[in-house]
Amino acid sequence: MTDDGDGLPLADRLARRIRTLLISGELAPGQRLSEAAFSERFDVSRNSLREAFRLLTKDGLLRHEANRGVFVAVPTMASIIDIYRVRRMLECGALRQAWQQHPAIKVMRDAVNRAQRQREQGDWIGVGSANMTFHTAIIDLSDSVRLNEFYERVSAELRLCFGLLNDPEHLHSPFVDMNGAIVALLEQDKPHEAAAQMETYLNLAERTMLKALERASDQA
Amino acid sequence: MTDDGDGLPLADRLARRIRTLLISGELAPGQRLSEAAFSERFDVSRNSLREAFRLLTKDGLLRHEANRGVFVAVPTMASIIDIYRVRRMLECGALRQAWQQHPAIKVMRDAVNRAQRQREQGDWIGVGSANMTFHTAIIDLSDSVRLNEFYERVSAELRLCFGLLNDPEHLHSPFVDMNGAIVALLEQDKPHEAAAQMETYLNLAERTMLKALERASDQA
DNA sequence: TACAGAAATATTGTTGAACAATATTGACAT
DNA sequence: ATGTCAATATTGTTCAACAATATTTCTGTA
Repeated sequence: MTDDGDGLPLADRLARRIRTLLISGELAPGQRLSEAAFSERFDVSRNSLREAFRLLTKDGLLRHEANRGVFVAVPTMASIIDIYRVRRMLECGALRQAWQQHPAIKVMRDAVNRAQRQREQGDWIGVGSANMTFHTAIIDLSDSVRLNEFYERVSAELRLCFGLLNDPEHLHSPFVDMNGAIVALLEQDKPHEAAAQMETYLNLAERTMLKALERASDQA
Repeated sequence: MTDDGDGLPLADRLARRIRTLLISGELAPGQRLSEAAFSERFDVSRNSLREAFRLLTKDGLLRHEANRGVFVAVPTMASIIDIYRVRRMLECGALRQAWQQHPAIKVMRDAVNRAQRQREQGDWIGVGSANMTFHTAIIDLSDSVRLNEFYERVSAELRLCFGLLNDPEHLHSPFVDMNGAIVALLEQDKPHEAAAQMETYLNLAERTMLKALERASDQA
């Protein structure tokens, strides 16, 4: 698990480290990332750091302003709406054409069971992690490496938005049962119903997210 | 039209130039791209060039091998199957939820009409270009900047595959009428039928592509 | 001749310093 | 307080260097 990807180029490893900082909320949205400071911090040259910045900018996690530097991307209503549009397209699409015997369904089932156990124990971080596993497994149903990669990118962007939430522990919790219903529909070979249920789920989650952003902007 | 994006960073401009070379087939699949040769050719530093290479690698147009350099990506059956899986997900999904009054439908209609005219005149390049406009407009139906960007990336990868075809002029030609049928269904507010038709279209195109790749590998 | 191994060469991976161009800051005058 | 202009810091890009890894060339031996 401590795979620091030694074979990969330095820029890729750097990008991964910085991405971790971003989605863990250690770098706040809007914050400027000085080249000098970060190349010092990670003990790499400015050139290598700039390559990493460029990768993360392409992923939408950083924003680049000419001659002014890179900043942590600031979630907006527009970006949240767009991200959920992508999720509806990918997740509902993957579910609709899901084949009952697909191995990813077992992964989904396990994630739901784990989330339920962890919710009982009050392990909200565990619930969130299981929830993420669940949705990634849904994309796996489509058997496409490109869709998986794209979903991962958008997913990271969404986690950046999570940083705005004051009580993230309760964000995923209400959705555990909906996940259970969705995987149950798949197990009964009702993919269209599963997709419809997921659309409801995502619309609800989108509203929750937008409401949270609204509160966060009011505070500021 | 001659917007060379002077405001953008050098690496981005470079990436665009190289991308043009890639999709126009001037750089052959599998070919190695020497850092020294290309930094000389474009009159930029190796560092800037490496940034551009990294961007294109992330787009799937180049492949990076540690300590060996970057190579033009080589299309495989697996990549073609994957790309068409993405297209079915995105294009059929966009069509299925299309709203009859969406402005992109007019763009689709115009593209079809133009393609028909150009086909009569034997302008195969024009037909191909109009076809591309048509499919991009389909993605526009989903009103998502992220889906648009993703489609553009996958679309570039597909154009890399087109380079393998010996007679690309006849690839798009048979599909002009199918495009016409699809946009007609949208105009009649039958999005589900349009999506179904598109699925047929894409399955056919996928088989054509795979057959072409097979022939190309036989030759080699 | 064929071939294994070693030396020589070329290429990539990464760094550090340099300098121009642009942005930000601060001092000063009104 | 406000606007102007010099001083400073930051980014954009290049260049030269060197270690690490690949590739090629050379060489001696079976």
